[in-house]
Amino acid sequence: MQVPLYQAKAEFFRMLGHPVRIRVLELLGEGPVPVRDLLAETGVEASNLSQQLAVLRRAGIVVSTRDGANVVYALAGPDVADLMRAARRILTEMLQGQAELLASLAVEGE
Amino acid sequence: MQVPLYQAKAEFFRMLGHPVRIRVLELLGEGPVPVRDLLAETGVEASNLSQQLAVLRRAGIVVSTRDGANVVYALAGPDVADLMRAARRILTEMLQGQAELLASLAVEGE
DNA sequence: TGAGCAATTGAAGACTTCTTCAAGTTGACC
DNA sequence: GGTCAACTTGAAGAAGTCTTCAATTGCTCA
Repeated sequence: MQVPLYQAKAEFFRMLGHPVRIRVLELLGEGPVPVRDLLAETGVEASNLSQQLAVLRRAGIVVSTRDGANVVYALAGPDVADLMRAARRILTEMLQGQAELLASLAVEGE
Repeated sequence: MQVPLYQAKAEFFRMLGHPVRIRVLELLGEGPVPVRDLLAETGVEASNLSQQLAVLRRAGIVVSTRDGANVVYALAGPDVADLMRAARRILTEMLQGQAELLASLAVEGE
């Protein structure tokens, strides 16, 4: 690997660092989804969604296939699905931890 | 939680999206580290490191304590250490998966 | 072939984040 | 107190990312 590992990791996390992209990846975690549905679920403008999908595609973590007039997206591999599950679990724990921290700070503050 | 979950997750990942911050978090995964050592390990300018540490502090995932003339940083809680371990594992798998993908593409291309 | 929907692309401006510099704070030691 | 080292802060310009618009491609169906 040419690029230093920290750099690669940072790039990867930065790629995850957008609400629409996260949402898309979680939806794809359940299975392939046509763009039309992603559009409906995320509620963003079509061109904006396309831009975000392009970021995910460039990162190689999703793939798109055409099905007639529609395009369907899917996670590029099972690793990605695992990753999303793990990220979800971790994040939930993490945010919960922070919520508790905030709660305890609020009590102290009184 | 007021902020939509996707937003919170995205912010969290964005916070991880910097090579110096990743490096720092991994070093702190082993235990508390004085700024002096972080400085030596990362090789960045002091003020730059301080800025990155401030980002991590604001996110609440590290804490700093003064020890005489030195400042020592540590992960804010055990959850964070777990998180870093999980992130490392996931990322390694992920990057490995990508490497394999690239390798197979290279073969196909010939 | 042409109308029309689905999705993507390119480009421009707004907005964030990074890096760097100079200045400030805090504690140790004389 | 004065000075030095360790670290942090604020601010400014450079660099990167987001959103949006208009234009484009690919497909279907008449």
